[in-house]
Amino acid sequence: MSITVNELKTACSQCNLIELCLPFGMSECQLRQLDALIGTRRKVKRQHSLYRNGDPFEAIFAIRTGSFKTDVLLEDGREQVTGFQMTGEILGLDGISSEKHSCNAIALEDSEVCVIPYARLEQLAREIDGLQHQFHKVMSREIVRDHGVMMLLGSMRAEERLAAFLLNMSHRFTARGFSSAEFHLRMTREEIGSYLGLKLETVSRAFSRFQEEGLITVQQKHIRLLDSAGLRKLVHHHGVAEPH
Amino acid sequence: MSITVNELKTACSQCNLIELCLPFGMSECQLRQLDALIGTRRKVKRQHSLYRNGDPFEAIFAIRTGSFKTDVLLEDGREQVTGFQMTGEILGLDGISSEKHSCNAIALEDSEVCVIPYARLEQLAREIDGLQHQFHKVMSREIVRDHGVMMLLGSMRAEERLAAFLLNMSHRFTARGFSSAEFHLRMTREEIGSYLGLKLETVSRAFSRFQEEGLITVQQKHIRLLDSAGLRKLVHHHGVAEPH
DNA sequence: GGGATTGGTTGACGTGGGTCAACGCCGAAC
DNA sequence: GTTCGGCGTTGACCCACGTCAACCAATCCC
Repeated sequence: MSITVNELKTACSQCNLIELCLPFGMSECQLRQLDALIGTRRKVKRQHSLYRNGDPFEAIFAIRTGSFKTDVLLEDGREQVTGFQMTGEILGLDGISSEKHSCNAIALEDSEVCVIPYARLEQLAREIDGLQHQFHKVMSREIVRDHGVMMLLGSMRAEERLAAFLLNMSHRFTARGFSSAEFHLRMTREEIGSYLGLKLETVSRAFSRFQEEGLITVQQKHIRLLDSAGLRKLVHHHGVAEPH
Repeated sequence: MSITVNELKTACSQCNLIELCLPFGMSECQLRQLDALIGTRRKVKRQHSLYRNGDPFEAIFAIRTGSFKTDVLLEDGREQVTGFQMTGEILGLDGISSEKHSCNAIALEDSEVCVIPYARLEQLAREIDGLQHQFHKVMSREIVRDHGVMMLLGSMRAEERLAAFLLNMSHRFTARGFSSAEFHLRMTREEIGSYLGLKLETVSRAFSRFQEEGLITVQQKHIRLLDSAGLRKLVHHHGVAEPH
């Protein structure tokens, strides 16, 4: 079996990811109440899935270590990566609407998640003031994020998309205490391409071009941002000419 | 001022949109409790906005009559339409995450919405069993919908996108008791294009081509689907060749 | 009612990124 | 250490869609 169920009981109040995760902004006292929330932890090996499209929905998941991608598949086999998730981020919200998961969540590296049984979450959300609101915020943030991706896919050119992607990764690494200028991508060029609506060759060429222009250095999956202001400019200025 | 505030008190229990809207699936008794939920109604004239990016978030909105588009703007003026909303659908969920709205909601025709003060919703969600769950479903559905749009934008070609769009509209009109084969689009070619990540000329050409091929008839905004099976095939078969 | 404005269609042409193919690098297996 | 398979890079070519422009239809508004 691809998944190891680990019966270790865990507690939000002891976790060092609270400021990134569902319990963000809750009081000491509320946090202790929250410890009833987490069921178990679960380990997921690289390339294995946490859940698949069609699986019955029972819980959402908070990433403790590692990272994931989510994707949807078209009947003819085309894949669309809908997101990359890092520690503290929540997976599985798509399943609430139909009581079945509607995408696949696949580990990009050996990872571990906290299993949050959804029925228990609803229960506690009614009791603990602030949890409900926090959960709504998490869902809302997901919606806002998705709108940003639509903007990427619908209105930006290849290099703008990749620049926006790199800045977003940098931002999220920073929030986790890692370097904002230097990081290791866990996903392949093809997965980046799928996420950005591009082919892997286009992604690869854009990386090379950014390197030629002195914006970044690339060595396989290891990225160093040399000029993030330059990248930011690339995203917003529609490529070339200044108006007036 | 672009908006008329109408102090008519309204009640979910009297509304004929319940099976499409937030109260879906709730019991008679719960429905009566729900009547405390709606604040006022508000009329929004065609082309006017219900809320704009940056506005403080206070309420979500259920569409009673009319329709809307939501969009996000890039600093250089590029617009991305993130969705079209019809009666019974909920607007404003994006605002919960940051306590400010993060997109613009603009009426496509003279419309009316129910104002649902968010604080009151959170309150009632704690009291009325089922409302919380229903609200979560609405948010989750929005996330799933967004993933579908990403699939469109990231992995489909122009005609596939338009075919998927037409089928989606047909589906939603049907759910509202209108003809599934004949309907009136409230948005312009440019808005459709923005939503689908295409230019208006490409949208126009794809409409013409569908007409030539006998899939639909087009007269301005009036669409008749002649062969929705053909459209469906178009979406899933990657355009041309059959495998094997 | 007529002129202006907005939205839609169509054609000719250009180009960003897709496609196809060759090749190189690196880590895993043994 | 050698082999192998997956991943990444690069080049040559092509095509789907964007761009630009002309024109028409519908609607708005004095």
